[in-house]
Amino acid sequence: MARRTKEDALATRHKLLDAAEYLFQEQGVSRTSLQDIARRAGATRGAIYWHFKDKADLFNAMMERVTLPMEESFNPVEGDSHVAQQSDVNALHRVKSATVSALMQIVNDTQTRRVFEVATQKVEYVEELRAVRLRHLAVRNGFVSRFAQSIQQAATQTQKDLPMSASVAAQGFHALIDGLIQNWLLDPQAFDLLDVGQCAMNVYLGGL
Amino acid sequence: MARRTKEDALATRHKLLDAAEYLFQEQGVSRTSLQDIARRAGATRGAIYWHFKDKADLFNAMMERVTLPMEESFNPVEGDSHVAQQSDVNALHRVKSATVSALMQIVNDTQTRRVFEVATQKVEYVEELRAVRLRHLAVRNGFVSRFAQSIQQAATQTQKDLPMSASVAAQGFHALIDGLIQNWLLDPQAFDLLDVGQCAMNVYLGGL
DNA sequence: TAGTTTACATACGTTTGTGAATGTATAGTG
DNA sequence: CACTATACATTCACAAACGTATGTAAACTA
Repeated sequence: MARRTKEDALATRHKLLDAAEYLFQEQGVSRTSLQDIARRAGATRGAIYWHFKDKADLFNAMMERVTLPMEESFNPVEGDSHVAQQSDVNALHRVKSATVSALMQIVNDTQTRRVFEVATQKVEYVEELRAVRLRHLAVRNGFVSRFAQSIQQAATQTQKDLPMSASVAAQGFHALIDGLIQNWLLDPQAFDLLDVGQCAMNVYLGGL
Repeated sequence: MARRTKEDALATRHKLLDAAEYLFQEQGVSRTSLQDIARRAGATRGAIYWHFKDKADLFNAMMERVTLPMEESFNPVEGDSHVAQQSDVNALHRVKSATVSALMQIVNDTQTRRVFEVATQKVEYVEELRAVRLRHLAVRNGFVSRFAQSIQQAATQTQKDLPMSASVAAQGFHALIDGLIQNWLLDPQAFDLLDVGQCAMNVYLGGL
């Protein structure tokens, strides 16, 4: 077939990633062949091998398309002293609202939910995907240390002693949110993620 | 080869499950062939197809070998009024100690940890394994409702009002423990499961 | 002790996926 | 306007995995 323009090429790339997302969720990563993905995208395996090295590479691209923007949205705005000052006032409140908006995105945005479901239930984290695992860990550690910082700030602010290190408290907080998301994805009808999430957050942070 | 006695047969069955456990953890479920499993168990695929219907059946058997005893250990001893009375006194304390012993088993028992790691990271929950998913959900709901019961008991006992329904509180508690386990399995060096687990539990339950 | 069942091993055929090699037509580029 | 790189499609060769069918020898049973 004829060669396409650069925009066309980018479009087919996205179509391939869309198809992969859908099929990975439906059948799991290992049971979806590149043939399946190409067919659903209205292309052939040739197109896939042009854009990606192999299935693992495609999977990585699919993950990054969703997680990269999400991570950036979590990053605090650097160099903005106005925001920085505000953050000192109620660090915990900022953590809360950021978490709530993340939960909302998972509940409301279909694509985000699909990718999260794939990442938690429809893929095997074996050697081939070590890069994904490492990135996952790095992101997690980033979250935890930022949580820890906020918790520490809040403690010094209110002049109350923490019953444990801020780092340990942050680990627990992250596990709570993570566990809520995973359990909700496993059975979205079991409970309301936003409601239970907010309650649990308040309970946990209140217990500090 | 010669026919074996019933005990021999049971032994090979266990060898097959052992091999599956190990290889599933190493390579993931989908990338482990029945050939691999048979080879490692010192047998052939014929043996596998004798004992199990297919790979999904083998996987189920592997899970149940570990989870069935674990679930029973979590069940309260019925008809024992002595224990039942004690449970009323400090329901929350019983929940705590049961949870701690579960965490200890995950940390200390290699087999338990292996199977948990497989179940959380090395398998794709697709249609074929629906039975596993359903059992998982059933077990979870059992835990949650028992937690809810205990929390309710503790609340009426101490005559304090819960800031939310006992069920919601229990969902959060379960998510917390589940999240801790999963995060720890993802990187056991990141934190101490027992320490952080106990701290987080106290924070959460204290916040109620 | 002859027959039956058990507990596997071996062999076979088919399907499926993969990576690479090759074909092809057009979009850019000097 | 030639030419080169791009964006795929098509074909090929190979391997692996699965399920089944069949072989087999010992354990069990009457």
